[in-house]
Order: sequence, then structure tokens, then C-alpha cells
Amino acid sequence: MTTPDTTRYDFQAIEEKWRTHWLTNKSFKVSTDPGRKKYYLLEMFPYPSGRIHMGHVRNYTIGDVVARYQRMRGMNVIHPMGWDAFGLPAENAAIKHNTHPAKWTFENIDYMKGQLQRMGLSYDWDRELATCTPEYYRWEQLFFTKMYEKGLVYQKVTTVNWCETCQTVLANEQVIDGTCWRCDQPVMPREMNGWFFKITAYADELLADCDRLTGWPEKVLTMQRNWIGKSVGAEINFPLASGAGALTIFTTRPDTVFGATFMSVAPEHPLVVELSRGTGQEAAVREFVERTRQEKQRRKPDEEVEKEGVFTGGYCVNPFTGDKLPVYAANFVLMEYGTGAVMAVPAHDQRDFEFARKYQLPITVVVQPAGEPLDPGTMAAAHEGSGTLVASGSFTSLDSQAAKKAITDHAAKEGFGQGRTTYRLRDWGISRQRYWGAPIPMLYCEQCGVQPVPEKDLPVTLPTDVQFEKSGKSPLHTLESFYRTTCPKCGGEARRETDTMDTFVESSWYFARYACPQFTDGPLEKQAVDYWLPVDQYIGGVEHAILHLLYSRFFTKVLRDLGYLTVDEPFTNLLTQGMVIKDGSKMSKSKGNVVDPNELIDRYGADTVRLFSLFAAPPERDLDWNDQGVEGAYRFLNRIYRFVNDRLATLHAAPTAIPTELNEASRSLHRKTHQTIRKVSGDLDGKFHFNTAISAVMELTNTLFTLTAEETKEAVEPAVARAAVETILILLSPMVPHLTAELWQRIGHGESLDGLPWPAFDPAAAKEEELTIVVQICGKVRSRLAVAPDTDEEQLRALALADDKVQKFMEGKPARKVIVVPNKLINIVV
RNA sequence: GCCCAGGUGGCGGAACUGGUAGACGCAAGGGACUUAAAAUCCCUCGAUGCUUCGCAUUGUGCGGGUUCGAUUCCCGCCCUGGGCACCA
Repeated sequence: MTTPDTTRYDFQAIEEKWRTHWLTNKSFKVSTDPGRKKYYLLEMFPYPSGRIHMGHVRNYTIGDVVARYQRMRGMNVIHPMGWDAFGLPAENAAIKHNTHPAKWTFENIDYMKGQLQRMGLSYDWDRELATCTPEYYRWEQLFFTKMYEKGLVYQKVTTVNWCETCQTVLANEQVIDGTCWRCDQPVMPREMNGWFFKITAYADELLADCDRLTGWPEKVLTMQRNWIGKSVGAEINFPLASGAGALTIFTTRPDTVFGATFMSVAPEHPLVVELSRGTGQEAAVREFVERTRQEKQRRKPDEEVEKEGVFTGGYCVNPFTGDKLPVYAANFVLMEYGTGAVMAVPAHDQRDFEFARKYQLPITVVVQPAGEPLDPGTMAAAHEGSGTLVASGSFTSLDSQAAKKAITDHAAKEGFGQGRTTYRLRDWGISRQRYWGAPIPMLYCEQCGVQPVPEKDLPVTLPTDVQFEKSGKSPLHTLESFYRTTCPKCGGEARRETDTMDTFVESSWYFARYACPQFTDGPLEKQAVDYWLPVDQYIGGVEHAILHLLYSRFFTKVLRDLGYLTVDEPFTNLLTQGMVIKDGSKMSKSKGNVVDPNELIDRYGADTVRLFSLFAAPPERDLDWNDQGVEGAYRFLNRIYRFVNDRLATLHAAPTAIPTELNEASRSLHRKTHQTIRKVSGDLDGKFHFNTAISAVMELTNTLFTLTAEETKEAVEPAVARAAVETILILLSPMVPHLTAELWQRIGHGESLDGLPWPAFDPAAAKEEELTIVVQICGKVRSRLAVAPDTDEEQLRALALADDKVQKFMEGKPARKVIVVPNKLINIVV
């Protein structure tokens, strides 16, 4: 594997030389420079799990090409890298191997940093940060207390998602199909006290600004819009038939209120028990509530459940009609959404329709679509569309759109309702019952209640002298030296919060800290963040479509409102790259199809690995890893190496100026050179078509080989050959940085390839001398003509009609119509 | 069920705003070099047919349509991947 092979280039020596060169010269260090145009390129930072995997290789290679390309385009490129260093795996590893999470984490960072450097990635390492250091999380704690002051952080006891395996709570976004995003184990509901970020306060803005994110994939925006789930409607109070109080419902269809024939409430609804009292339904209701609660726990994530309910024994009154409506507890009504109660309009809601049929409840049509009148007795399904109102009192004959507003206004005027918008989005629960995270900077005083830790006392440092339990229970909960403290207000005894923050909090603002990672006077240095933000291009996996990307958008808006940032959105353009798969499925240890980047780099070098991961598939698609394909990429680089290295003297001696008079072979190569610059520039400029860009360079290389082969009759002008070689090196340099830098130097350049500007192409040189025009007869290709570019239509028509093959296929029939597309084709219809 | 992507040779993938389908690479086959192998270089490579050095027919998931011309646009369907799924 590592045996010296004289027929292959020595990538090991070359890559080490340039890696060292870039690191010792800090070639990619940047600073704030208002005189220059900035470009912020960011890839999602990794969790230091131990080693780099192929997904990282792909992600960071793509990013590096863009960074290097933009640098060559003259931009002041910030390209930082750091570590998402808090998280459960560190804690679990620590428990298992009897070490400390910090030790484990920093060792992993060390190793992985070495791996990234081996790949030749052009980071400004001076901006490196690790989120588990107090220098980082102290600012996060400051944000927390500032948000608390603004009412954007609050505490509540609620039903949360508990992961038994991870021994902690998860936010809604972190529950995927009913299972934990991290360990795939089922999540259980549990009543708990916890801290919440009021992301719902930004729901409207987060939704509205989706329209401004034109540089994001539509797919991701759709997912975010769905997740936020805005519904505009009304809240209406239905007074209880007996006793005081009312049942408040939320509906998006106030226009159907006259068609309500019963009410449905969630089994957990606080009024359920009260309604049944003294009606003889108590036992039935109790039994139903208990049974649905248990079923809910047992239920599989995507299981379809039959609609079921029980009459509570109570009634309420429709404020519009005065009708007495029975109240049912129903298993499909969610306590967490809206008000936990709905008015049931079976004629116009499919769920209510099914429920009504099952329990023989009346169906009243109040929205009539154009055409056949609806018959409640024979309807097969609810009519959920719009129409004209019928049997709706004074609102009859309005169309449903107008009726929505009229009915809502009426309810508001009469004082039993109002317009309301609800969201599917829930507040972000950030309390984690584990150790390896940023401590929540709050404390509890018997006298003064809940208190934020004052700014002067920050950071609340995570203690390191801790013992871990096998159970995974956080040692902080029982560490007296940590939780015992004094109240900043009264000086009395107080207890610290022992939960830590969700690690998604750290990744919600790291991109801003990169602008000023060493700044100590505050979290963000105004001048630096104002210059560098927003991120111009963000690159990462689509699995964060909601999670990290939504949280980051929220945090950006919060930090803006706290006065730290001036931007509304963190990431202007987003590229979501596909997975790296092997043999048709995701790489996994159990499948035994894992490819280790280290082995690949040992065997072929970083340049080859980079080249193949760019060449094998377009970035947003899944990449099927193929060992033979890697060989192909390696062969290509060897071909270039050999060509240049075998002709060093000639290339060295070649003049740089292209002579004005060139023979055919030289013109041909010169033309191909400029066509390639045109093609590659087009493919890289905001498009990320790395695979076709590489193809184009391969074509140029093939042309160069063919035209300079010994047996050719015409010698290529040395200046032209040299220009072709240099073009190949320059165009390839963002993708294959080590080898191109080396060869550039060997052909006699003093200055480094890194600082070189991207080449411009000469349109005149790129222009073809001769074009092939296809001649079709009735749409079928029958002949080809070689003509000069821009030959006019008349001439093309004449040439085509005079062509031997064309004459043959026309069989003497007259041309009915001749379509001429200049520089492309001629189609003759007979 | 609903909403997005996507379906092109043996494989990964090209094809600009409708204009030569299959660039580039991989695999395969044949040849050159070599004592031999590796490496390298050259040639062939969608399918079918024929009177086989060339030509014809056919071909981009399936069925229609628009057009002089459709992988590309429109309608209907099938399959694969992803997301959402009682959200009132």
C-alpha cells in the first residue's frame, strides 16, 4: 500500500510540503478589511466524535473549493473551522472508559484537526473555537440572562419528550418519528419542569422571512414553513349549558359555525372531568381517558388510529344558534394544539364526519358548493372546500371567504370570540438533565425566587472534579460545591440550576463568534460581525433542515433585537449536500461498507480523494462511493504529473507570449484552452457543478496529450502548450491544491499559485473556426455540414439542399418547409 | 393520503433558454510495449437488423398531446428516495 512506486507521483512528500507551507505561513488568515469585499464561506462544524468520516470529507472539500475559488476571484474570504464540542457522546464515553468528557473531547479535537489539515483545507485556523470552553459558553450564558430579562426565556412544568437511553429531555424538533434524533430509541412523555426559549414569539417573522431566503433550497424552506405551521382562524367561546364558564375552541373555518352539531375535546382537557360530574358518565369518561392515555404511550410513530370518543354527559351552547351541543372527549383531539377543543362540523370536516357516522350524530350542511346540493344523508365524505353559506342565519348566501371574516367580526363584537392565529411550532425546551453542556445561569433563592446569575458572576463554569454514575445521571444534581451558592439579591442561601443547555444552543450562534473568536470585552465585536455577517454560503447536510437551521435563524433575530447583530438572517445561501453511500446504502459499521478517509489518503493522497468526491456526483445528490472510481481520479492526476514533469525543461524555456500566427494544432489547443476556462468558470460561479468542471479539464488534458504526441505531424507551439498546462493547473487548483501548487512551482514560477487571480477567457480565442451543422429531414439526422460560424441562413439552406445525402433522402420531393437555426441545424420538411 | 426531488448505456453521471442523446470517468473487450506481470499507450463499447469497413431502424420509466423537431413543455399513470401526516 505504501511501497514506493516510481511510476506514480510522490503525493506524500508533495502534500506534506504544501500543508506545512500553508500552516506555517498562515496562508488563509484573514482580517477585517472594510476596503475589500468579503465572502463568508462556512461548512457546518463537526461534533468531535473521534474521527472524520466520508460525509465530512465531502462537505469540507466542497466548501474548500468554493473558498479557494472565491479567493482567486479577489474576495476577502473568511473560512473558519471549529468544534461543536458539548454533547452526550463525550459523557457516555467518559462513563464507559472511566475518563473525563473534557479529556475525551480535546483528544478527539486534536486528532480530527490533524485529519482536516491533512486534507489541505484552507481554513484560518486562528479562528478555531471549541464550544465547550468557558471562553465560548460564558457569552451564551450572557445571552440567556439577557433573553430572560426580555421575557424570551421562561420556565414551565409541562409534558416533555423524555429519552430514557440518553437520560434527558428532547425538544420537539429533536424527536424524529417518535424516536430520539441521537439514539433512535422511542421517546416517552413525562411531566417535568424546564426552561424554554420563546421561539414562538418569532414564528411570524421566521415564516415571513422564508420568502426572502432565495438562496436556500425550496425543499428546506417548505420543511420550515410546515414546521412553523401557521393557521389563521378564530377563537370562539361556547358557554357551558349548565353552570358558568365556556369551552373555547380554535377553528380555521368560522364560516362553518352554524354546522356544528357537537363538540370534541382532548381527553386531557381540564373541563372533561367537570363536564361529566353528576351526569352518570363519570365512570365511562374516566375509563376512556385512562385507556387513550395508555394507548398514546404504546402507539407506534406513524400508526393510523381509529377515531374514538365518549360522551362527557355535558353540553355547551353554540353562541350563534343557541343550539345545545353534546361535548365528546375524542382521541384525535390534541391538547397541545390550539385550545385542546374543537367545534365538530361533520359536513365540512372529514374527521368530524367519520366521528359523527360512528356515533350517529347529526350532520348539517352549511357550505354549499356550486352544482348538486349536498345531502347529509347520502354524503360519502365531508365537503371541505369553499362554497356559499346556507342555513346560517344572517350569514346565509355569503361565500365562505367573506363569511369567515363576517362571522369572526360578529363574534368579536358580541364578545364571545376573536380572530386568532395559531402555530404548530412550540417553544424550544432547552433544559438537559446531563453534565457535559453549558450550565444554565439561573439560581433559586428561598426568599427572592428564581434569579439570573448577574453578568459580573459569569461564566458559571462547569466543574471538572466530578464522578460519573453508570446510570447517566448528571453529577451536577448532587454536587454540593456546585449547586450551593448565595443569592445575588439578598445574599441568602440559594441553589443553582443544575440542568445544562441543549447543545443546539451553541451551534445557533457560532458562525457569529467566528468573526471575533478571541474578543474578550463581549460576545461579539460589532465592527467584526458587521463586516463578516451574514454567511454568504453555508454548506451542510440536509438532516439539519429544521433543527439547527431553524434555531440559528431564531438566534440571529434574538441577537439582532438584543443589539449584537444587524442582520435578519444568518445564511444567505445554503447548499445541502447529499450523503456518501456505498453499495447502494448508507455507510454503517453493521453493513461493513464504511470507507475510512485515513486509509484513502494514505493510499492515494488528499488530492485524489478530494478530486473523486467532487467528480463522482453533483453536490446535492447522494454520492455512491466507488473504489475503482478513485483509481480513475488518481490516474488522471498522475497523467498530469507525468506530462509536466517529463517536459520541465521545454515548459521552462517556453515563452509566455502566444505568437500571432499559429499552425492548426496550436490554434486548436489554444481554442480548447480558452473554451475550458469559459466552461469551468461557468460551472463554479455560484453553481457548484464541480463534476462537469473536472470533466472539462479532463477534456483539455486529453486534447493536450493528443496534439503534443510524438507521432503528430504538426508541432504545437511551446507557448501554447505551456499556456494549456498552466490553465490546467490553475483551473484545478481549488480542487487539487497540493499537486497544482507543486507543479506550478516546478515549471518555474516564483510566486505561489494560491495568490493567483482566476483567469479570464478570450472570447475570440474560444470561438470555433468550423461548426458542424446537422441537416435533418423530417426531424431525422441525414447529413452534416462543416461551415464557418455565423454562416447566414440563406447560404446554409442552399448548402443543405445541394448536399448529396439530402438529395438522396428527399427522393426528388419538393421541400415544403426549411427551418434554419444558425450555427445549429437545418430541418427540411418534405 | 398530501408536498417536494428523481427515473437517461453494465455503472457514476453529461446535454445551455426545445435543436447531433450518452460529454467525462468507471467497468468490459481487443491490441501495443514486456521473458512475464504491473504501470502506460492505442482502438471498440446503448440495443436491434442488414447486402457489416458503412448504413438503416429503434432508444432518455409508461401512455397520450403540442411542435418542423421533445430527455427538455403540457395531461394522465407507474416506480424510487426524502419530508409531512389526525394541527381543527
